[in-house]
Amino acid sequence: MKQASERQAERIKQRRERQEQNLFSRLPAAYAASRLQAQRLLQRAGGLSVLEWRVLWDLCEAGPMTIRDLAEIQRTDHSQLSRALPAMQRKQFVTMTRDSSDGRQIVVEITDTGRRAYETTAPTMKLRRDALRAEFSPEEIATFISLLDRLEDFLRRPIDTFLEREPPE
Amino acid sequence: MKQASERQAERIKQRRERQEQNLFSRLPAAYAASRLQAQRLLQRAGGLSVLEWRVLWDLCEAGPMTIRDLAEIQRTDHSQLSRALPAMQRKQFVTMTRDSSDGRQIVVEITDTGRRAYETTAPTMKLRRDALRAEFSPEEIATFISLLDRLEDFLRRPIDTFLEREPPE
DNA sequence: AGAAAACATATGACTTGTCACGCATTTCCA
DNA sequence: TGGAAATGCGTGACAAGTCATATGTTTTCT
Repeated sequence: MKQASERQAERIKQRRERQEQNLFSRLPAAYAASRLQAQRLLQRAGGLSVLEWRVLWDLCEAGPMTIRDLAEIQRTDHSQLSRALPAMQRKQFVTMTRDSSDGRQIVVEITDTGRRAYETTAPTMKLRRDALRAEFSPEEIATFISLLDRLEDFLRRPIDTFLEREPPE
Repeated sequence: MKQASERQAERIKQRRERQEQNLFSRLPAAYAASRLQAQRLLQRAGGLSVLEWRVLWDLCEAGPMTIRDLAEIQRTDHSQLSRALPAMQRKQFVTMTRDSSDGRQIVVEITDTGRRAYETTAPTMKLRRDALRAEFSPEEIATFISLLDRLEDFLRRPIDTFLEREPPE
């Protein structure tokens, strides 16, 4: 019986090592760790959520813009912003005004309160980016980014492209 | 007025290009794309959820194991499995039995039904891994994995390590 | 000018992921 | 051996992400 359970432990270990080499299974964990670290830093730096931080950062760096612009910069779904922004407006971090020349769009602008929240938080987040740069050389970052580019390209391809053994006639 | 809005468009473009180089902002998008592709493939291949697929795959490859083992292999929180497994049991994909020698543990084992679901789905998921291998050389994959290793190591470090300018006395 | 298509946003429903806490069991050690 | 610590699991609460669909605007095309 001992032997059987040892064999089992060995199989589990091998499986773990194998999955360590599987990109698809590494990505969620890496992302989760990144998000968690950001959440903790933000919590400590003043209590912004990840979404709030992203919005304030973009608005501070690039000025007022529409929800669509924000979503595009952040590579995320606009619905996430649609939902988060009203709360940020209530907190007086941003204003939302319908664009007078295009009535579909909402222009989001940072307020003084929002800017102060940004300025409180930014130094902490900069420390994190600095720490990353201390860990990875510019070349390594470039390699990483270019691998991510190609991976994303692959991931966004229509799934039929690799499901079909032979092209449809 | 035209000029002002053009300057604004330029600022937004610059911001987008800058954030393209930011690892922390690329990771969520890459992960999201990966999950979405997996969801679509699984949907087409028979309707398993990502979690279900992972569980069936691990159990098929490495035999019965505890919830903790599964969580470790999948690099995820045990609560996710705690929640998903009862439904999988109801679908007859797995059995859950309390370990007789350690009453805290639950041993999860795949059933014939689960194995059939796995076998229906596996070829599709293999095509995906094959397609990835057609896109990235083994060396590139190895580089990618090793960068992820180092990134994860960085991300799991206690946040104080880079928040402190000077060590606490 | 009017119909159709494209676009920007809002919203409901769902999945994946985390934490914190509680309970039961096991292990460790004084 | 008995109590403290560690471990395994379940659960409530929440964040972040997606989709599909609805609604109102603008653009495009005839």
